[in-house]
Amino acid sequence: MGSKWSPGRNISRIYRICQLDLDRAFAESGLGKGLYLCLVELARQEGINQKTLAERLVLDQASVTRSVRRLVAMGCVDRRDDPEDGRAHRLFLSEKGRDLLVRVRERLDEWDSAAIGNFSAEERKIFAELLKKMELNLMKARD
Amino acid sequence: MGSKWSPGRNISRIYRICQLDLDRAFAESGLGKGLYLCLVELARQEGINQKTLAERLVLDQASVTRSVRRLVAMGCVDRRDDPEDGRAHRLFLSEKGRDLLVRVRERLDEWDSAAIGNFSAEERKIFAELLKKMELNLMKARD
DNA sequence: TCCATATACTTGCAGGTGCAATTATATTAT
DNA sequence: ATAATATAATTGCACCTGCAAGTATATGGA
Repeated sequence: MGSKWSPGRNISRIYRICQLDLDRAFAESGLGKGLYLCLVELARQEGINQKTLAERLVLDQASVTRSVRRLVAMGCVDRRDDPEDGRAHRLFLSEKGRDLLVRVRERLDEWDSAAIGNFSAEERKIFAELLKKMELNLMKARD
Repeated sequence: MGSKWSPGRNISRIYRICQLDLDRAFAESGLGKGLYLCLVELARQEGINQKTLAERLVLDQASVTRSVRRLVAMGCVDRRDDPEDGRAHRLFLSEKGRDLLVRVRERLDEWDSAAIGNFSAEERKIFAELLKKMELNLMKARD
């Protein structure tokens, strides 16, 4: 019987499989654990600041600070003072960052393909909707 | 346009929301990060050994070693030598562990409820199937 | 039997992460 | 204008995790 099905259990296992695969894959490229997350999210909105980046990724600001620092050190991200807010910094991809992004996205696409490659278009659509609905529920529940 | 939808992005965000909520909730009970995972999985099959537990949870054996050690120290788990294999240990819940489990499960149920409480029975069924299908794909892809 | 290999578990180490406290700048109220 | 509060970012700390290497036991072949 194994007690009842729980989305949390399922998702946490899937997540850990994903992390293992991707961390190992990216470690070879010198990309530490959370770096690819920042890179991809940053690409979705250049000029974003660290606070917002942390919110989008549901990561601690401190983690983002450290990830961004490494990405800057690698020469993948440019970090400029925000002219409108002396506390903030705006983040941009460098050329090198853009090159890296291409390879990262390829790898992520491979992973998505392994994960849901055999889903029908209909299944994908429903799956995406349900996941988004779930995420929205959770965000609302966090006050 | 935010590029295309990716199950990986979605799931990793959901997972981190989940971890934040649950880690904070359980930290108050003195349950460290991965401990509740071990506790719940162990309850599903008493007498399981650490190797199998690690496989079920998709966690490193070393992490499981440390989590189990803490659960034993807390008096929640009994760890007995396997009479059939001198290397292995069989894990059992103690009375205290069973009590704790009840509270942990309540909390997990609350979380599941917040996550998919407003899903219809049909949606739940489909969602569970798709998640399982995805997990199976990933497990197969891992050689 | 004896040796090589495999397996269950453990330990050391190098990260990554969240939280709390800190700093510098913004914003708001008085 | 000034003081109180809020916010973006950083740092110190504790903890968790995975990987690699090590230990003890099991298994299979010569």
